[in-house]
Amino acid sequence: MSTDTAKKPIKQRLTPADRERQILEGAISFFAEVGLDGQTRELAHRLGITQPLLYRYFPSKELLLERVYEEVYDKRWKPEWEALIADRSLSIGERFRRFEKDYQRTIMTYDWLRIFFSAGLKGTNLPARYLSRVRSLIFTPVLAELRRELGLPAPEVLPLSAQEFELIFGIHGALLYVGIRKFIYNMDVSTDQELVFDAEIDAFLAGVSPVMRRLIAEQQARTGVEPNKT
Amino acid sequence: MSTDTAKKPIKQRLTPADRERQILEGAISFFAEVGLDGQTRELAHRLGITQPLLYRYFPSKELLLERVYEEVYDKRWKPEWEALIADRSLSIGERFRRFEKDYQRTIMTYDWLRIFFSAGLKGTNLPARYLSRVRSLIFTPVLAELRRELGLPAPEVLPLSAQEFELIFGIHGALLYVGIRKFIYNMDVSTDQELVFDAEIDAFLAGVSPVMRRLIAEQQARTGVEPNKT
DNA sequence: CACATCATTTATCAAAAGATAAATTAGAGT
DNA sequence: ACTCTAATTTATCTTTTGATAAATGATGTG
Repeated sequence: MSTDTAKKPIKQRLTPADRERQILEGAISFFAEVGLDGQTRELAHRLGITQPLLYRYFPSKELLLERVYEEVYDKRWKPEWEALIADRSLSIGERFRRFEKDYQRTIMTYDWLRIFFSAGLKGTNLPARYLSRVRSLIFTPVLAELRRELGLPAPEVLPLSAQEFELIFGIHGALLYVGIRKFIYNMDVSTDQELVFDAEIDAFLAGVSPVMRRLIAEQQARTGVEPNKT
Repeated sequence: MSTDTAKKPIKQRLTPADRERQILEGAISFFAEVGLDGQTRELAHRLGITQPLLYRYFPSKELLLERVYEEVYDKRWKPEWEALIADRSLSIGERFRRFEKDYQRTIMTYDWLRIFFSAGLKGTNLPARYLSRVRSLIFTPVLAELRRELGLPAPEVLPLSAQEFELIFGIHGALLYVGIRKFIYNMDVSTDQELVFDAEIDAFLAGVSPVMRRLIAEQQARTGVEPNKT
């Protein structure tokens, strides 16, 4: 009885900045859950506001989605990842392990994964652009360092091959698959993810050296470079 | 001028069986391309028929989708895969390699992958159900055979652990990731897929043995079984 | 306390989209 | 050639949905 005022949600005006942020955050959760075809009325309802108010802050649904992409993908990228890969005080195996564990922990969320796949299915070039960044900023230096530690030719001498990139994409995809099963397939993946990641990366690191040596040898045989030149 | 009749698509009546099949095939391509929210009018237009005709053959869009799932997932499953895994005339590594190469070749299509992910995002339990089948019919016997070849305890003695399953899911996801990048992310994966699969599986097989031994040893240590009992 | 500003809501539009009923007509059987 | 069956189309209903314009009212300021 005395808590009357607390029960009815008093219609509160927010500053434009606060309202915009509230809508943006709400839109991320909403579109992650129902897909990018989710309706603006339903989004407004969940936010406790009316649908036309959305259009005061975002001129169109399309532009709202642009902001969602920016918020989820651009802003969650950590520049420190690039520095980590370059840090030669650790073995490249250890650097890669730390990168993947932190990276996967960052992206393995309901929002990140579901919006990513929705955007891909919709035909957006967001996933392709994003993965190109991972490839050039992370995978390329990783492969170069792997070559170095294995005593194989530097990329300047023998360019990195598509096959070598596929090896890295492979372990990357293996780890990502945990999140896919969890958030896209709706399966329960109750196993301790840290342990799983470590085991997967262990298996990868144990297996990658001979395969990389073989790939390089084959490539050298094709291009006519003598194998024992460093 | 004389080819007049050939140019205008004469409105042809089909037998119910033919029309139903035509709609079903068209629906598969259509929903794969535009997503499961694709409109029945647009589908009908692509088929060169009117929209109400769809409803003569399929009572609702939902039921049409059910038929699409059945056609794409149930009918493309090959029982021979289960037989292949059981064939002890080949090493389990070779059996697994052959399974994955044929399996991935089967599912790595525009239709299969895109509808699968669309269904997952939509909240359907199709992906979870499907993957449960793969787990029980393929991965479980694969792990049992791997244990056997490595001289490790049989599953009846020491149950297969979630961690061990994750190793298999890992390589499986690594291979699948090629298709995801191609058909969901719309990237070009021009590398020879046979070579990629072989290299990935080589790396996996080279790396999996020590990790599996370690996992078993840890599990035995936890459960108090003496390690040198077969 | 009056008032102006602008955050928010109400009212409404036009196009899209699943579904149904009635009208039409291609094609098989006689 | 005629006729009847049923495959197919036309017309239409009801909701849904992105978007806009006008009305309303909360809040800070003088």
